[in-house]
Amino acid sequence: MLEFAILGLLHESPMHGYELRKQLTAKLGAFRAAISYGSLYPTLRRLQSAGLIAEGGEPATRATNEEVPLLSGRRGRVVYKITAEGKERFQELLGSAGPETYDSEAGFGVHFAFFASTDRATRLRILEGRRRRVEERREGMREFLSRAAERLDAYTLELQRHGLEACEREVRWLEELIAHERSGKDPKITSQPSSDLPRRSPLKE
Amino acid sequence: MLEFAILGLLHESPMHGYELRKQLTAKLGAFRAAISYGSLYPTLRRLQSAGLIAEGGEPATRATNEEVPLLSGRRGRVVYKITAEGKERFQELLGSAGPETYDSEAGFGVHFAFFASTDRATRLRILEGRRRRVEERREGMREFLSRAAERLDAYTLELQRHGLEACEREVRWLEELIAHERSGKDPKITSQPSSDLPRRSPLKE
DNA sequence: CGTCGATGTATCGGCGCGATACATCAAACA
DNA sequence: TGTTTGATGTATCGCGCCGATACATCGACG
Repeated sequence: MLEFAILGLLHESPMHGYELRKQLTAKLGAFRAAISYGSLYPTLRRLQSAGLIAEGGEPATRATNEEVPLLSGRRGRVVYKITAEGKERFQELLGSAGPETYDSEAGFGVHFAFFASTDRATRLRILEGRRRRVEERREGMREFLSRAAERLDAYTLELQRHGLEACEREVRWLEELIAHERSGKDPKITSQPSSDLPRRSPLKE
Repeated sequence: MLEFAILGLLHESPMHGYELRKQLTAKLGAFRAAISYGSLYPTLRRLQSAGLIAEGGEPATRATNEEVPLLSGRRGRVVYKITAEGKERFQELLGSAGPETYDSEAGFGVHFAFFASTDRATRLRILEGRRRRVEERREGMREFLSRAAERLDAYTLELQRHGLEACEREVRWLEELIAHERSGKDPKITSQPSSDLPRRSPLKE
C-alpha cells in the first residue's frame, strides 16, 4: 500500500522523506489521514533493501546549484529515486486488482490516485470491485436498520443512517465513474510537463 | 479502541467472541470495516488478564435451558462478561476525549456509538473536536486544489473533489448534531429493554 | 540573542489486519 | 444413508502502520 504509493511518487520524480510524506498526504488525503513517519521510513528501508529504490537521486527542483543546502554536519537529507526494478514493480502493481484494492479506503484511494497511469480495463475492474464492496456494506446496514431499528437508541440509529447515506453516495459516485469509463470517450492526451517521465493523462476535458 | 467497544458491548450483556464480532461489525459498521479475529481475541485476552472482563457469564438470550448446545468435546464457546473494574474503566473511557477520539474514523465512530451512555458535555466536546479535525482536513484539500489544480490529472482532481465534498458533508452533519445538542431538545428516548444492566438512557435527562 | 515554527531523519512499542487452521453442527443433497 | 456445504466458533502468526518520542538544522521575528 505504502509501497505502491511511494513507488508511484518516486516514479514521477526523486524526493526525500519529508517531501514524500507531504505529497503522500496531499495526494491520498481524500481517503486516508496523514502518513506516519513510523511507517514511511521503515517502508523506504524495505524498498531500498529490495532494490526497488536507491539513495542519491537529484531532486527535481534543483534549478541552480545551491551547494546542497549546507548539510555540513551530521544527518543530511537523503534523496531517494526509483530503480529499474522499482519501475517494473510499479507497473505490476498498476495492473493488479486484488481484494486489498477494494476493501480498504486506503487501498482503493492509492489505486485511484494513479488511475492516470492505469489502463482502462484495470480501471474498470477496480471501480466495479469497489462498487461491489460498498454495495455489500450498504446492504448489511440496510438490513441491520430494518431489522433492529426499534431496539436501537437515537444515536446509534443516527450513526447508522449517516453511514448508509455515505455508502449510497459513494455507490452513485462510482456508478458515474464507471459509466464514464465505459462510454469511453478516451483519454485525450494532454501532455503532462511535470516530470522526466511522460505522464499518461486522463479522459476527456 | 477495540477495548472501548468490547467493554461497551459486554456492558450491555455477556457474550462470546463470535457474537461479539458480529455486534461490533454491525454497530461500528458505519465508520470502519469488519473487525478481525486477529485483533478481537488478543484484545479479549488482554482485557481478561487486566481483570476488566472475565469468562463464564451467562449469555443474555438463555430463554429456556437448552443443554448448553452440546459442547461436549474440546473447545466450548467461551462467554465473557464485564467485571466491576471493567465497568469503571468503561465509564472512564466514556468521559475521555483525546486526539484519538477525533482523528480516526474508527475512534470517533466508537465514541459516537456509545453516545447514548455519554453525558452531554462530553458529547459536545467530541463533536466539536471532530468537526475541527474535519475542517482542517477540508482546508488542506481546498488549498491543495486551488494551488495545484492545473498541474493535476483528471483522476487525481476527481479524487480530491470527491474527498472535499465528503468533508463538507461531514462538517454539515456534525454542525446539525452540535446544534441539536446545544439547543438541548433531545432525540426521542427509545427506552432500552435489552439487558440485565440498567442502561443509562440517552439524554433529555 | 533567543526561540519558535518549519524542515528533516529516525526508532520503538503496540494495535489491528489478513491468512490460516481446526472443530462442531444443522440442513441440503446425493 | 452418507456427504458436503455453510454457519458457528476459537485461536495464532507475521507484519504493516500508527502515535509518541527524540534529536538536529534553519530562517524569521522580536
